[in-house]
Amino acid sequence: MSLIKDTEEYLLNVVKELGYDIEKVELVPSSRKEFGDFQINSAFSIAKIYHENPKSVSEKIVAKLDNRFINVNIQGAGFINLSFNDDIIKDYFNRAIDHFDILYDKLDKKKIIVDYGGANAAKSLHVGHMRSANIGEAVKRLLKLLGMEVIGDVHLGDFGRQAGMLISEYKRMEPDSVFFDPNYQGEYPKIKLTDKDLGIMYPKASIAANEDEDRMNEVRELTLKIEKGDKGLLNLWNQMVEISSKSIKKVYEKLNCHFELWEGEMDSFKYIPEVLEIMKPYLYESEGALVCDVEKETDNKPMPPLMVVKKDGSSIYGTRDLGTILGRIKRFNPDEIWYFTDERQSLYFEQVIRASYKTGLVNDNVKLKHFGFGTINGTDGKPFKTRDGKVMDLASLISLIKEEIEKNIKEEITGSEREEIADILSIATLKYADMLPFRKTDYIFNPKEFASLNGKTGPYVLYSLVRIKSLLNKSDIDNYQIIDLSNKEVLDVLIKILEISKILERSYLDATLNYIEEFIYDVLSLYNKFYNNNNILKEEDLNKKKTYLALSKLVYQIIHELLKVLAIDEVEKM
RNA sequence: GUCCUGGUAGCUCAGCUGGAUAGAGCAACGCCCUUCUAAGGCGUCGGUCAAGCGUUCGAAUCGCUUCCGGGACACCA
Repeated sequence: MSLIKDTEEYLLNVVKELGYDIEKVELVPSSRKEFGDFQINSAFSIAKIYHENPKSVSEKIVAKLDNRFINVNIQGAGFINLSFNDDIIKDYFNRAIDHFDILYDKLDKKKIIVDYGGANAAKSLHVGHMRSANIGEAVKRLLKLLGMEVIGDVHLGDFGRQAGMLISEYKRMEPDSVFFDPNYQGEYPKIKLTDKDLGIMYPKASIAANEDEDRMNEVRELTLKIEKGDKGLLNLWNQMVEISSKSIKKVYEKLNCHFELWEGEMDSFKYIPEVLEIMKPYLYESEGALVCDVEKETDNKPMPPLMVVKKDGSSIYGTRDLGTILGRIKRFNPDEIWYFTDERQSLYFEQVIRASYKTGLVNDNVKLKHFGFGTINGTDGKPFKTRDGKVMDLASLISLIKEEIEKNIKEEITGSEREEIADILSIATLKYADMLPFRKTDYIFNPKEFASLNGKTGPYVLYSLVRIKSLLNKSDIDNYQIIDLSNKEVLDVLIKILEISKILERSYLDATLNYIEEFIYDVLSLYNKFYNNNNILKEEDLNKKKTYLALSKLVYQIIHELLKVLAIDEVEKM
């Protein structure tokens, strides 16, 4: 258990012994460091409930505190300030050097399916997909760290109108192909298309269909036929999906995203009949389609019904999401399902989630949660585009960053090593920048700023670690231990590290990584200050030297673990 | 039009389950390399927290109103 949580439990006992029955006591970093490292503000809430004077409540609490604290003092109307005594700090961190897990607190184990990624088959990945991938992967790893059983599903957009689009385009290229012959009985041939070809075909078909109603109807018909199981079309489409998946997989691998399940919308088909059966009592016809009301009496905002079956009898994305939910519950029996998509889909997900509970598709004890994220904008504040106004695909985005990064690698590093370092740094830069703002915040994409060697950037973090690793490699002693806390800069770093348990807990509650990234920066920045002002290897006092090295190792290990959560790789030199 | 979001330093963003004097980074200016990677560190400058009203011991944080930006509102995902 973390020192902070352990202490909070102790404090809660103290308060309860005084006769105050409250739920928790929070120990938070002091906003006035001159009074102590931590503060307790509980006296105010207690005073309110028990109609007492906050200052006298504080005095009673303080009188009962044991000697684990030093410098206990009451300021203002009842703020308690205090610090831990040195022995507590030393003992705790000396244990933490080899046991990262005592720095934070595990949560009750739950099984959680994380739905993220969501790339569309046959379309290239763009900026928006990156956020889902980065945030989803990191949250998944965070959940695992906190003791959850997690299953990540890429939930590929492998069905929908794009299927009909591509097939209609293929029909124009190969009108006599056996895929379109309903009487064909033999083996279907392998198509010779690359993902690049698909990338050209899709926009072509899309433009044509939007201009021509007949073409659009053809697209709809083809889409419906695939869903109904037309052998030739289904085979053709599956081949296209497979071609596309290969390149999608490569991009996700570049981003360090690894999915336990590589499934998609088509995997929901087999559950749709049962979904419709379960929902039947709640469905009614509206303008030819079947819909489900999801309003509640308590609503103070309009809530449109969810469409479940289109007027041509085909499924829509909502149907497939419901099918996916049913499938997940049947196969995995999860406690929760977490979705990471663009914030713009939040109304839609609210509808799906409400419909799931209302119709009994999902029991109340299973939690469905949608976590939206903000959009990535250009410097003009509008969604990030290429110079000629097209949507920026992910591969180009990565090269934009790499261009900046390459300027900043030492000249001595050359050849394939240089290339490898540039790749790792580029992804690290992109990911760090992507997860730095609060999840729901829209942010402006600025490669120069993100790749800068100063500030809250991937390069700053990795560079700091490179220095620590180099330092530890050069060290001539190996039994590191925190012995001497007389150096204020050492203590500052350690006190900051204590916050990690709260940081991880908050990150979990808000499903955002920005707290972790801020924390990484804060720790490294305090450490770098210490590093700059002390020559560690030349330190003559052995106790101090051991302490300094122990601190360095501790900092390295903590940041290393946190980067693993963020799915950011390190480099050995740069 | 209705609803959802957001408005914090010149710029980019934290802080929002109410706590003491609102924080970082960048930019600007000044300082620190015979020193473990100076690709770093230190300092200075910079704010009517969009505006107003309210709730209370206490409001950037909660509520209401107004102004401005972004988004969503069924046969696309």
